[in-house]
Amino acid sequence: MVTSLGIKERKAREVDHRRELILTAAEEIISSEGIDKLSVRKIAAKIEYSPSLIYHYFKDKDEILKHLMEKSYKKIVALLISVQSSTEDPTDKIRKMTESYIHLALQMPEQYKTIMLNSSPDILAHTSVLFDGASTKRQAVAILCKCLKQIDKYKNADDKQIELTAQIIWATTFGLIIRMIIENEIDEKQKNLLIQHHIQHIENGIIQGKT
Amino acid sequence: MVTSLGIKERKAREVDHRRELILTAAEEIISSEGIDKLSVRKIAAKIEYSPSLIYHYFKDKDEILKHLMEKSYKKIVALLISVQSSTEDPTDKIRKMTESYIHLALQMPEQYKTIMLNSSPDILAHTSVLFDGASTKRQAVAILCKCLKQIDKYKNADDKQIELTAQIIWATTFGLIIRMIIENEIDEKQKNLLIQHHIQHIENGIIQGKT
DNA sequence: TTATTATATAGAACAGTGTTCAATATAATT
DNA sequence: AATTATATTGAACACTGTTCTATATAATAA
Repeated sequence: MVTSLGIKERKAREVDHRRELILTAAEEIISSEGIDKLSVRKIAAKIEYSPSLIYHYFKDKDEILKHLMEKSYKKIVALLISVQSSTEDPTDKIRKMTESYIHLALQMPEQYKTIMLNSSPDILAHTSVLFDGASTKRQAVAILCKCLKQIDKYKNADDKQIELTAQIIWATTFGLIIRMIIENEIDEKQKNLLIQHHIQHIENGIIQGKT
Repeated sequence: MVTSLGIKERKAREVDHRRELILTAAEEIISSEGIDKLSVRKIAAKIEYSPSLIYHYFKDKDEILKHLMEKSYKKIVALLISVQSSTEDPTDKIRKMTESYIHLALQMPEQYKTIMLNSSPDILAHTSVLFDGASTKRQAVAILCKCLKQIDKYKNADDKQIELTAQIIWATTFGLIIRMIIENEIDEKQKNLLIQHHIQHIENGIIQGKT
């Protein structure tokens, strides 16, 4: 019963490896065929194992998605943090964050849709941002709030008002992104106009406008 | 070969009746169980016919959805028109239109999701609003543009800029609605705060801010 | 080494999905 | 009354997610 530590660790690595194998196969299918076409059987075929094996490494299809979502979500948060720390002026920060957030999302449209349009509790635990108190529980909202607070106008503003503003920035930007993804065939020029217009309106309305 | 007109019309009515039967059954299932749980077989069971019969009245499941979408979409446009004609001040119009649009959407969450998150060409033909020229081809955008033009600030504004503003209002409002639907369990009070904040920001940024 | 136990993998099966096709019943027209 | 058109069904196909039982493989204990 005294299992050697080396073997235990190798086992764990092998399990991790198989799980990674399944996840990357799923990711490839999503990237090439879209989230709607992802199926357990297709993943199994891709890694050349039986479909039932997958249930040995993941509880169900949703758990696979959950892992992929988490990965994509971390990517997004990491981006926001990097922009935040690389920029000085708070207004610039928000502009740049919004801009690069949009571009990142548009580079992984299927993943973004999957993350943000999913309403399973597990995923909402990461992605929900509109509830009262989100600024302390959601990193993305927290970062936005922090930036807002650095703007003179919000120096003495109510925390709740700042949170609401951050939530609106988040939700509205989400809306623009999702519709740009859904309405495929919008040409790049138009996309850029929309993005710039949206950012300009955030600045006008939220940063310069009255509270 | 000379079919009596009366019978032909009765036949047509019967066909329409069966189609309506199928559509309302589908609508009931969507309302009670959500769009994800809608299936051809469930519709068939509800109207007590065999599943294959449905394909005698509709090409496929998508065509059924298409019809439901069109119905909901017309409801929305009708609302916008009624608000538009019942209000004088253009800023008020936009405020009220946005407000009642949001409330209508929240009253039919499953239908709204189905309309606005669908990317099939047939449905996009009604719902796409972000392309260059949408203000002349989409009634909803056209109404918004008309209101914007009545605001002093936009009197001499470029048509393209007005269209972009309308598109951003539309896309961002869509975003707020979808996230409120997806993040269920947000309490009413918070929902109302978000809605008011969003509308305020539209006014601040789009109506009062600089262009 | 052998026996035992844990893990990995596969195959078959269930219940569900959308859809098609051939057969039949019903109604309308000649 | 015979023929043609329409309405309706049942069976089948190819999918889907998932579960269960059986088996092969590897790790541990004796």
